[in-house]
Amino acid sequence: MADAPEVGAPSSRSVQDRVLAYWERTGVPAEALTQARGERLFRFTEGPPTANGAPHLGHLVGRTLKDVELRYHRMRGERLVSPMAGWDCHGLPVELEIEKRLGVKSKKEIEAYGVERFCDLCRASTLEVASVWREMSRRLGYWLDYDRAYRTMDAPYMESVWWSLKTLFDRGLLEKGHYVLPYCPRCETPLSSHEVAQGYRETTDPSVTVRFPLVGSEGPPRDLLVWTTTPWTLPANLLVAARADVEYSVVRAEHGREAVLASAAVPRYFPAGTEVVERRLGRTLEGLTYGPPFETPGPGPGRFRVVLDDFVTTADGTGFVHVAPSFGPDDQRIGAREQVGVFDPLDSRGVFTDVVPLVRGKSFKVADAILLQDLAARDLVVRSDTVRHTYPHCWRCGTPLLYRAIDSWFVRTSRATERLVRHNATVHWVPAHLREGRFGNFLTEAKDWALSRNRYWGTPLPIWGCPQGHFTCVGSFDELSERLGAPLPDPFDPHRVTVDRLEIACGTCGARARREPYTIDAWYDSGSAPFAQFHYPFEPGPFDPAAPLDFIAEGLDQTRGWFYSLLVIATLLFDRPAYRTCEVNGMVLDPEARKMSKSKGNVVEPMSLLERFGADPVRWAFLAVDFTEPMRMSEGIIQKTAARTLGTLGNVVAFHQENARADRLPAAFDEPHPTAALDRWILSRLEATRSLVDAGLDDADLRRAAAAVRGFVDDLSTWYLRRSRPRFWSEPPSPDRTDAHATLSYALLGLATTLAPLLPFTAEWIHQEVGELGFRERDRSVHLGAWPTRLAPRDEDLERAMDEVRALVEVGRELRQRAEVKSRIPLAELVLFGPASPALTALGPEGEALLADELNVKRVRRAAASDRAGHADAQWVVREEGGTPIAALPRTPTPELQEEGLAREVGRRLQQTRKELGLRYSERVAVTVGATGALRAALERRRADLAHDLLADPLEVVEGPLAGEGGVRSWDVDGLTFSARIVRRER
RNA sequence: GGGCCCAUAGCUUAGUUUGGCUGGAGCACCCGGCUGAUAACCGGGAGGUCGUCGGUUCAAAUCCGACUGGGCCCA
Repeated sequence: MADAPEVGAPSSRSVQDRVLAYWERTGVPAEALTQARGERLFRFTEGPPTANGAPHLGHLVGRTLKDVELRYHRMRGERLVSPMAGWDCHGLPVELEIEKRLGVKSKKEIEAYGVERFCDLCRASTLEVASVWREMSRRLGYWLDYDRAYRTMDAPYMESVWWSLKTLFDRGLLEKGHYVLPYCPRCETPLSSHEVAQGYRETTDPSVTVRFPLVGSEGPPRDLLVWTTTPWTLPANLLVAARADVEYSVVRAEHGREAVLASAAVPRYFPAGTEVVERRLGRTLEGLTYGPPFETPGPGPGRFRVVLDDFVTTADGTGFVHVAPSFGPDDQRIGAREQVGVFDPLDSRGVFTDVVPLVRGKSFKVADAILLQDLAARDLVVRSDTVRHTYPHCWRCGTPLLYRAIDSWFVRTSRATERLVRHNATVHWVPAHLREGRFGNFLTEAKDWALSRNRYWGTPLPIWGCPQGHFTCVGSFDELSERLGAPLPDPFDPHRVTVDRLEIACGTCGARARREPYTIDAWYDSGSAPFAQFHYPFEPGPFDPAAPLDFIAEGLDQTRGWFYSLLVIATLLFDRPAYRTCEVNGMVLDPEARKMSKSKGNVVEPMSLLERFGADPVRWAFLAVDFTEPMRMSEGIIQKTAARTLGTLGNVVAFHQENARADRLPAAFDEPHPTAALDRWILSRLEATRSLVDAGLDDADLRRAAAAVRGFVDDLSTWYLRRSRPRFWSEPPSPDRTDAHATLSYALLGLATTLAPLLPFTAEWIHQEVGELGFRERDRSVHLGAWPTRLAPRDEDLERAMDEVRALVEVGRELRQRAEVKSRIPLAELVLFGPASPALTALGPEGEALLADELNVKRVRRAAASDRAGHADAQWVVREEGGTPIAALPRTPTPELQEEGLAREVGRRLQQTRKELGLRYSERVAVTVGATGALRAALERRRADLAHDLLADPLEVVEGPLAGEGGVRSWDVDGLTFSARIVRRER
């Protein structure tokens, strides 16, 4: 076909590439980001990804969800604040990457290398992956401002963070303490609880039960049995805890000794029938003293005795818990209460110091075996085993963590629990259960936030301490300069390399103060993004301390991460929630529902999907499933999900374009006012769909919106278009043909607008293709248009009536099947029993015409429901429901109708041949048909109709099969044979 | 050990908030049809102990309890 219209499926890569090229050449995304039709702001902050990590499929889901909502609100005329992309630049992830590159393994080596050079490398490495993220967002159609992205390592950003820290400090919410924290001995820094949460792993640890001999008891020697999975903490043992209300037994053990343990634990350690010497409650054991497992220097008063505490359980172990106050939160609490001091034999790398000569210079994990051996040699080990359990590891470097008491700065979140809970109660969580569920629970248990890190690449804690023990928190660069009594270097880099050198005047006593040598948790950086990205309060900007963000969306893993730090910071600084709506997506799994991991080799890279399919099929796949739950995803799944709706939609557009172009008809941008019920119906369905998508997006229920679109595309293709096809080529062109064309193009354009937030590429393609009869790239982008508040009149009665017609079609088809009469053979009539429903009556004769046409019957006749007898089973197939007749069809066609059907079948085969010969629909041909007997007679009688349908002039019918040469083809239809030759006519 | 979530046909799912018509739909499968969209379209069929057990109720996929399996989080 020489002038065949160029039509592409919207799901194809090439079409999407073309849309992308159009956007970029005409600057559509930039215009969309800055365009402001209304006054209302839509507050949003992009959750900043770690600046040296590659994107994964979870990011693709999150960005799809964000993009849909952002587009919708933009089209509604709201101004997006802020459209900035963002980068989380600080912290361990970046430092570790550099350590790996340098091949260094400890802080000592970093310091030997030079902290300044090290930080320079960190800074340089942060945006190496930026281009991948940017390309992914570009391909996905996720429009953010990447040119003005906020970066947590930029001086203005950091100054805002300092401002916030000083605000907390002034309110007494930022304090130094000495508490037990999870600690990475390799990174030599404490971690926050949300970092710990990311690193649980299965490990095998020793599981040992050790005897602690009691001192000064009468009678046979007695031992407390103590169970631990961390033998390396035994040298730091200062107390043993029992529980007051638990019953303990003294049992006869080997070698004339007696053992004390919880009665519930006796069966785990002693065979049945072991003699119980005595039973007593835990509270009676208080104050007993014992010999420690290892001699350690300077035992202070009150050490090595039994104390009572409710944290002891008997679910496993012996009912006695060894207490090493420097190595556990409960231990520390008990140690403080009992005033026994602390004893920490480890250095900052987790290596034993000289105070324990036996394991001097050994790492704590290595020490386990040596210490155990020594205990065994002294016959103190009752049982030695191993246990498999989950144990926290450093989320970045994989080293097993230890819990230890350490100096650290804390944000006193525990003092704001009530406010955190209250603010969280106002958040629209998607899914809703997070509010009271996982996130809510976490809030009520909120512990103080261990903010400081003993590291290099991060926002320095802006606190200086003087020899008198006063602390001064600096809240701006000007303040720093003032306290310094000198101008700051220009440009000023507020990282450690600079500020570590600065000594300021103490704000309390004026003495020289040195900076506390910490950086802060990078999660605090990112949680400050809503204000720090605008350099609040130092520069004017759209940030409003009273206004929460309207919308954020990230993955479930942010529950303890960003969602938490945002809320804590907003609550402590501004006493308000951080966000109104928080949309949370589950994780993406492989097709077998397994986690994607490099070790399993089942990782799907986001870019590979975008490269293979383009954005919309991928977006559609995510919108079609429940994104709040774990979702399975693969190329195959995307193909299947996308093919249906996008493929069908592509077919509809292709059909429209073929006919519209053949007719050179202009597209209808204005609302048409067609008379045909079919047209009014699809317009009503269009409006219904628009309103459903509107409600779904307004409610952050994307799946509902996507389902509405799916339903409409189905109706458009499988009913409207199927029923309308002949209308598009009625000859001569009629007003009805014009109406059909106008309605279809308007419906497609309306759909494009409705679809724009969900499938931006497809929407643009339809908008351009249909609007201009060809992708002209000169029309205004659909994404710069307004969200429609009304597309067409809604007529729910008409929709109901059409549903009835379609239901009756199903009944009719079933009857044809039972009568074994193919659809191509016309039947005289369809009988419908009983009166028509009000809806159907309102539809008028058009409803019956649709029925008759679709079912290929000559007419529809109404019969009284009592007239069942008039339609005997010998002549009729009847559908009944509950004994009432519904509809009936004649069992056999009349000979005349039989003949009509036969002619129609011949015509169809010849049309097919025309098409195979590459003839255009308007091209005239000469046709010779060869047939015999009844078939020939039938064709002769219908020669005029056939000639008309086939644009054949002349059309000759001759006797017998044609000679099998020169383009002659033959067919066999229901046992009758015929042959034909079709020749293109010269013009 | 604790918390949250999920469980409907081989797959994706509607329905569960507010209990009530034979639990709908799409893909795949089987049979048939259609043919100026054609890697489409239409009809029919088969396929479901609504994870299991118990309770409430005239009535339970839906409400309650226990359990099983899976996921995530925490200890």
